[in-house]
Amino acid sequence: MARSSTTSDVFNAIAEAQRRDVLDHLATGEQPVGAIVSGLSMSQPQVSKHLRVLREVGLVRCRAEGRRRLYHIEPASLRPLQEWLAPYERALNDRLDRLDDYLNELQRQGEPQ
Amino acid sequence: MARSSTTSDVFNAIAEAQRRDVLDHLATGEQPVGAIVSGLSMSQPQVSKHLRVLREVGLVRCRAEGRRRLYHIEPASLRPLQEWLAPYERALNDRLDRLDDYLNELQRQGEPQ
DNA sequence: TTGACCCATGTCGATATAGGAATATATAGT
DNA sequence: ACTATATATTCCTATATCGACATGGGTCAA
Repeated sequence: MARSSTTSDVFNAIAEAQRRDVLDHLATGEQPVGAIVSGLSMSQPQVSKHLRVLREVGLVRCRAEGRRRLYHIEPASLRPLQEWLAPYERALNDRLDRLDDYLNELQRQGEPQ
Repeated sequence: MARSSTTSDVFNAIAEAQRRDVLDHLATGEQPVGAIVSGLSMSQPQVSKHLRVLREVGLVRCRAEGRRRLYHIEPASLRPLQEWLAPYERALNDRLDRLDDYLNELQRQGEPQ
C-alpha cells in the first residue's frame, strides 16, 4: 500500500507546503487563479492541480465569473485539524514560559534532520 | 518529483492517520512500544517505523529502560502546526454561530468524496 | 550459554504522488 | 469565424512511501 491520497483528508491535503502557500494567499480574500500564479510564481497547471486537491477536500470553493474562476477559502473545513490539535494546545500553552522548550526548538531549527 | 518526505515536516508526519493515532495514544503519558502495539492493534514493525518518523521530526522522544523504549510526546514540536492554523482560527470561531457552515459540514460528512 | 523478550531495521511490491510539457476547454472580443 | 485569454486536464518520469514478512540486535533470566 502506498501513502494515503492527498485528497483523502484535510491533513494530507495541507501536508504539501505549496498548498499551504496557496491557502495563505487566498487568506487575503477571493482571488482568480492567475493572481495566485503570479503571486506565488508557480506554473499555472501546478496551481490548478493544487486547487483541485484543495477543492476535493473542501478547503476551497470556487465560482465562475466570465472566463475566470474565483477561489475562496472555506474556513470550516479546517475544523478537523483544529479539533485534533485542541487537546495538545493545553500542553503547548502551558509550556510557553519554560525556557528549555524554547531552547529545544531553536536547536531543532539550527540542526535540521 | 514525488511527494515530500514524511520526515521533512511535522505536517507531512501527521498526515498519516495511524501516526496521529500513535500520538493520541501517547497523549495519556509515556509508554513502551508494546503498549502502542497492543493498544492500537498494529504490527510491531509498523509501530516502530511510525515512531521513527515521529522521532525524526521531533514529535516524540524516547529513552531506553532495560529492553524497553519509553516514548513520550514533545508538545512543543506541534507549534508550527498551531502557528499555521492560528490565522484561520478567527474565521473558524467567528462562524460557529452561523447555521449554514454547520449544515455544510454535516453535508460533507454525509457524502464523502 | 541458551533462550525468551522487546524493539529496530531491511527487503519487496503496489501505489500515488509532484512537476514539466503539451493540450484541451471555455469565454470574450473583433 | 477567428484570436486572445483564463483555466483545466492529460501524459510522462522519478521518487517515496505503507504494509507484510523476515531478520538483526540488545537485554534479562535461568
